[in-house]
Amino acid sequence: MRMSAEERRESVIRAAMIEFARSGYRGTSTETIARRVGVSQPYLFRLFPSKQAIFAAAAERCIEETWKVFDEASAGLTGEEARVAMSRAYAGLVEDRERLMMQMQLYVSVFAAEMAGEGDIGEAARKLWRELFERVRIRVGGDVKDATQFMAYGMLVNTLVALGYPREDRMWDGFDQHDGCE
Amino acid sequence: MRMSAEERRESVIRAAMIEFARSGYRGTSTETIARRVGVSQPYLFRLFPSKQAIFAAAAERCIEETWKVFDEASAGLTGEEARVAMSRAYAGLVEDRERLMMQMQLYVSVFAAEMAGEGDIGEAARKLWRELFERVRIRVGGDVKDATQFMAYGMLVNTLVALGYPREDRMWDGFDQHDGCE
DNA sequence: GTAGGTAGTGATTGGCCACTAACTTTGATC
DNA sequence: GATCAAAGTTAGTGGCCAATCACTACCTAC
Repeated sequence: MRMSAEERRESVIRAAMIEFARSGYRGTSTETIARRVGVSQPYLFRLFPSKQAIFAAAAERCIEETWKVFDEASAGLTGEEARVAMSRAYAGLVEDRERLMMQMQLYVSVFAAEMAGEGDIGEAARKLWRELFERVRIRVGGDVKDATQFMAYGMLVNTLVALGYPREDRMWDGFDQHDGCE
Repeated sequence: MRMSAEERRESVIRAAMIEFARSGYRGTSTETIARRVGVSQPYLFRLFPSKQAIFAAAAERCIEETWKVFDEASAGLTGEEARVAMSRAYAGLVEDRERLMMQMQLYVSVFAAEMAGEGDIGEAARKLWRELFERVRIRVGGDVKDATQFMAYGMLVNTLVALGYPREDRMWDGFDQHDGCE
């Protein structure tokens, strides 16, 4: 029952990822997160300075883990093999709709944050994306066009999963069967 | 100043598209929308039965307009020509980041709505998307793969614009220059 | 066994928000 | 110029929510 503050913070991040993914930043109350953690609501504010901080921690964790999946899937591979491996890994990752939604919530929050004047959040997110693109580009053989196409299909899958199409209904989902342009 | 209910509803939808795009469903108060329309907040509930209904109307309008842009751009064209025309048109449309964000908010809200038990919203959104895809497919010549690729690049552009990449920085944005697989 | 630090709670507060009800204004028609 | 419907408002309600504060329970070291 009783944990160290560090362990509790970890539980809070996990719970927050689920709840924010489900209902977004504004739609999630700290009460809900606390209930999932199994702790009183005011205690969250001992572990984090604000609700914003909890969201930021959850978003960062989400990106970290996403990159980790890409990296591990394509380790030691190049070109076409790397692309197929990453496609498969991403398709699997994203099958967990809740996890994907956290990613989507982050995209949406960038704009809201910029509107609210917190400019550096957007810059950080863009940098992460650029890095991801560069790494993918290198793994798939260096061609910008190939990498672009890979990312484009990824974003399509994001949208379809977000909208809740069951896998078998995505008849246009050529992501992991797709054999490229050439 | 004084308008017919139908005209007012129209203004409300326009205002709602802007505000929901900026702050999302939960982050937008009906008061904010009403202020933008130039009308008292309770009056919104004469024009629409609920906040949900306002959002639904805004979302539907958003997708309708997207198709309208595709339709007009590709009128009288088919196949490759149609695809290029629609690509160009979409790139222009999406340059209005605020308008794009309404689309993103819709994607994100579907999941939240389903989690909250309002199942038909998700089904409606999927139907709208499927129709859009079908219409595009026919315009580009009937091939599922071509249509898929078109939509995939569209979703990539969505993400890049949502993240706030300035146009000239999207070095991997091959959307409107892209000349297809074949 | 007690002193002190860490984990955790209950009660509360000030503010916001969707929605309702009851009322007023406006303008077209006769 | 009275009437009636449609356009629009003011005032209010009940509920939720982030954050604060003052408190209690538990553990460890001496």
